[in-house]
Amino acid sequence: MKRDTRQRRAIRQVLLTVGRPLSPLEILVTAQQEVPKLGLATVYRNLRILLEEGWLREVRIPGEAPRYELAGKGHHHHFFCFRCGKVLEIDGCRPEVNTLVPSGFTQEFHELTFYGICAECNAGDTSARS
Amino acid sequence: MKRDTRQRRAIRQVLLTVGRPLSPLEILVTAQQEVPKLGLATVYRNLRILLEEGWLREVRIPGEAPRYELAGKGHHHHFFCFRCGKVLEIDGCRPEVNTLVPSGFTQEFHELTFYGICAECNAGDTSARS
DNA sequence: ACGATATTGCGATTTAAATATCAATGTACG
DNA sequence: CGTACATTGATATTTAAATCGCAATATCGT
Repeated sequence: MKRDTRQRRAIRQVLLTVGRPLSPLEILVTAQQEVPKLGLATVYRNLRILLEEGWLREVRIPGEAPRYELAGKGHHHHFFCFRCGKVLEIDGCRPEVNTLVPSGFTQEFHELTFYGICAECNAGDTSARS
Repeated sequence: MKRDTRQRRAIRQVLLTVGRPLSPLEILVTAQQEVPKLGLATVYRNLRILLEEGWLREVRIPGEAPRYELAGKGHHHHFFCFRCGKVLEIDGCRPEVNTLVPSGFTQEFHELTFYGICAECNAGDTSARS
């Protein structure tokens, strides 16, 4: 039977409030503000459980560690900031993109990732890459 | 000084003729038709050299091994086939996609990947996943 | 053709992410 | 409240991709 532990609660809370996909390490250090002794293995264990529950969705950026975001959001895409290393959500899509797929192909879904500098970093924020 | 070896020639030839991004293992087995004793380390060594020369471009599909394609092709995207595991080139783009990025962000480039079943697999081809 | 040396093949090694181990702890049900 | 056992923390281990080390080989300028 599944128990409601301090650690699991903290991990869920982080994902619920941060509003962008987080890597296991980002989840670890953020949740450690709530549960300082939280270990990395526990983060991975809970990520797996939350994925199996369908509560989380994996967001993969080529060449980057996997990030995790709440499942059940609408179709959207992501922006990777070279400066701070954060992955941010980009709402919406353009139906035209689907016209690129040649006939004969069956497209199930697509992923679109933008790369550049995010608004926060552009605004002169000098915080180090997370 | 750089030498023109049988191995390097075979690897270049494979990339030149196959017309889609290939993983190191795909390159290995394909080039082994020409040079049977070709080793994996040699493939990696030459991939590195060809990347440094700017002759190759790395194509990364989330969750997949890196693929390599000829550099200097125009802006294009990729299709990943769930059935055969191949990555195929999708020509062209739609300028509308750039409108998705909120103001304040500086976009340097974007990547668009489609997932589904390719035309060849749809046509009833039963070849195993490479 | 010769010789210097770039390159290869192959196995050992590295690397980083993810998982396993296991005693200790904390949760929740009766 | 007490106990069964799910969960945790800390570390060891696994895993797969990529790299290293080195003797053997092959290339190319002379």
